[in-house]
Amino acid sequence: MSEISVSVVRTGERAECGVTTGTTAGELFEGDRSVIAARVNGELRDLARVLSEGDEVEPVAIESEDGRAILRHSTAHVLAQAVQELFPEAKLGIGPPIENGFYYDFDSPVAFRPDDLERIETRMRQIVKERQRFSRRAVSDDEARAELAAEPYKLELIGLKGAAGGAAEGAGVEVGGGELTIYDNLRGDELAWKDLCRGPHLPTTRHIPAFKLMRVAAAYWRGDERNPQLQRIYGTAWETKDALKAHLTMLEEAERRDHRRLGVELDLFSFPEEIGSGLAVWHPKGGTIRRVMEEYSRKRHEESGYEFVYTPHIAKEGLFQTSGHLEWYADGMYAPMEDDGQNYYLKPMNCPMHVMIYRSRGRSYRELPLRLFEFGTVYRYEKSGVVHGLTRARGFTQDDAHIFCTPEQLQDELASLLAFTVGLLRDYGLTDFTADLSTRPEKYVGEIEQWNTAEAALEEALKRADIPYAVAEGEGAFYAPKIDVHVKDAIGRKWQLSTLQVDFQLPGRFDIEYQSADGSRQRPYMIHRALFGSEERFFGILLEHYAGAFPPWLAPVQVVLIPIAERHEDYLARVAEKLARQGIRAEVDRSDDRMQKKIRTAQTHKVPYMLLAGDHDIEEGAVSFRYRGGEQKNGVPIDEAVAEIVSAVERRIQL
RNA sequence: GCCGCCUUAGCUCAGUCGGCCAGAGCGACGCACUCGUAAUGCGUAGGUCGUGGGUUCGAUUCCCACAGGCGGCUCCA
Repeated sequence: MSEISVSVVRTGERAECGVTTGTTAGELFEGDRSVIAARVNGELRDLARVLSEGDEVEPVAIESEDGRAILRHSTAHVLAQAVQELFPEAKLGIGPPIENGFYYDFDSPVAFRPDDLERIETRMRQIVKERQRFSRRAVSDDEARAELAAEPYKLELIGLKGAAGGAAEGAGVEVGGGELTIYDNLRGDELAWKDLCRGPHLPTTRHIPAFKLMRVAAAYWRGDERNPQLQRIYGTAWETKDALKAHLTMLEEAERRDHRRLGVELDLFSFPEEIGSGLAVWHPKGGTIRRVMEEYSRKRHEESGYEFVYTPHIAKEGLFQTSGHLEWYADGMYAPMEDDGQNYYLKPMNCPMHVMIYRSRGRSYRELPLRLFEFGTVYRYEKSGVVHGLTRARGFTQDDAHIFCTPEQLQDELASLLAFTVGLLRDYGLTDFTADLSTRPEKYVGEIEQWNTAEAALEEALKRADIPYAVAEGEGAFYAPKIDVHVKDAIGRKWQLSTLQVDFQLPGRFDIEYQSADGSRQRPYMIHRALFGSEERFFGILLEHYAGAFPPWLAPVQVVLIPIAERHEDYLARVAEKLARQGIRAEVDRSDDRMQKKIRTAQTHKVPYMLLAGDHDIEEGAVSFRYRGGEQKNGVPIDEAVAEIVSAVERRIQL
């Protein structure tokens, strides 16, 4: 046994350290119980692995991002072991960590039911208690095949090893570029279970502090709908019981503010079965919010040089043939209706209509950029399983605009557009933005140079707008690269909202032109953009973001006036009139409930302001002012109360 | 579209191991009460138990199909 030297990096500090050969990373960090793995020369490894001369070793704490992933993946192993003990016929798919948890896929002849999940979870808890060690062992391809002969999906993964881009979503957890490894779960010296896996894992199952199985669902093997469906069990795992509890509380909160539930509770919209799946009707209160949303958007767009247009909901087949929609996306369109031997389609997009407006006469370069805007309602025949409340409907209204510009104008137009986008979204109370730049997909149309130019222009716009972004290679639409703007809501969930696309396909297909300064005819570029995406979806997201408690400017009822007794109603009616003259949506509660009940009702309807009046107030010409949050001010002169509310609405404050 | 689950009053949910008039809370409506900061009391109405078919002496209950929904997967121009 001889001395070797390694360096240990903790919180950025580097220290040289002499150890004997055969020392493991675990021994190096002994005593630090939160350390569950090590980063050795940048690579994540199990604590049990032996160090060599010159290694740079960094502890990985369980509460770090890497630590949680290792915890979650290790818990997936425990899940798979429990499942195979209880259901010996279940074959293994893959079991990667995901955001907040993990899953493992199984091919099982029997379907797992909710009470099976309980049994599996109970067995998992026993495995955790048994302190089974995760023990790593390198194997050759043939050895792996022999050991896993009963696992057809694992065999397939072995076959995929090293295939460029061949790994499925999550499959990288099982087989990587290098050698194959099998992890044995050891109960003492006895082999309890094993799985083909790259690792790393926790030292033992006992290192799993808190987990819970969540649900069972189907998933296609390797994410391809032509493959067989496996049963996927989802779970969540955390570094402490409190962190698990906090996560479950967050899920309850998300459920509490689900827009589909709030839509019913607050009487905003509904989806009558008689109308059809994914087709919403907006009730008066929802309609008010939407109208205010639209009006503000319209005002901002007009100030920014957009012109408003209207177009029909249906068009002849030929239009969508020229645009390419029938060729590429006929599946997503409602079936045509026929009249006099002519097929008409509901429009799935507004772009061809706007192109018709552009093409209605000759265009000069002096008119460009030409920005045509429409709240355009479109219909897309979404597959039955994907329709989801307002966020994925079959009929919806886009805040859709198409900008026709010269190639020289493209860059500036994109940059100012992106700034405008973020500015507008901010006014609706959203503040946390990121973006994806989606580039040329495998199936695409057009010239490579055009794609490159457009992608570069989009990227430059992102840099100028200073929005953090990621490049999504190959995720663009077939006809255009795009920027998707994502926003984080009040409870940290990310939503995709705005989309900006540079299209050099439609201008050609419709052969649109402009006359340039030198008299020649040129082809304009076309930018597609929708900032809300769809009004329905945006509304649903705002509803969840605010948990139904919209800021005063958007609230459908901004003020409820509550008389202490019936004799105070007329006084408040006059206050309500004053508010109404200033454009405030105010209602006197004339029901024969008691005042306390009226406050409760207004509170559950999430009305921002309540104005109360009784004998004292009337004597003083005042009202008692109550905010949604519960604070109150008594004896506020009427004009003062009105002024405060008007100002809050005008300034679009959050309450 | 695929896999699994669900569907009882406007909402949330009991209940019927196949059998007399299917219940509650909230909401709605009515009457009384006229009240000072989150639920006054009493009463009334409201359900062919998602739709269609089958099994059965008898189906809301069991079986099948369809519709709608939920959780995922795939998809999202």
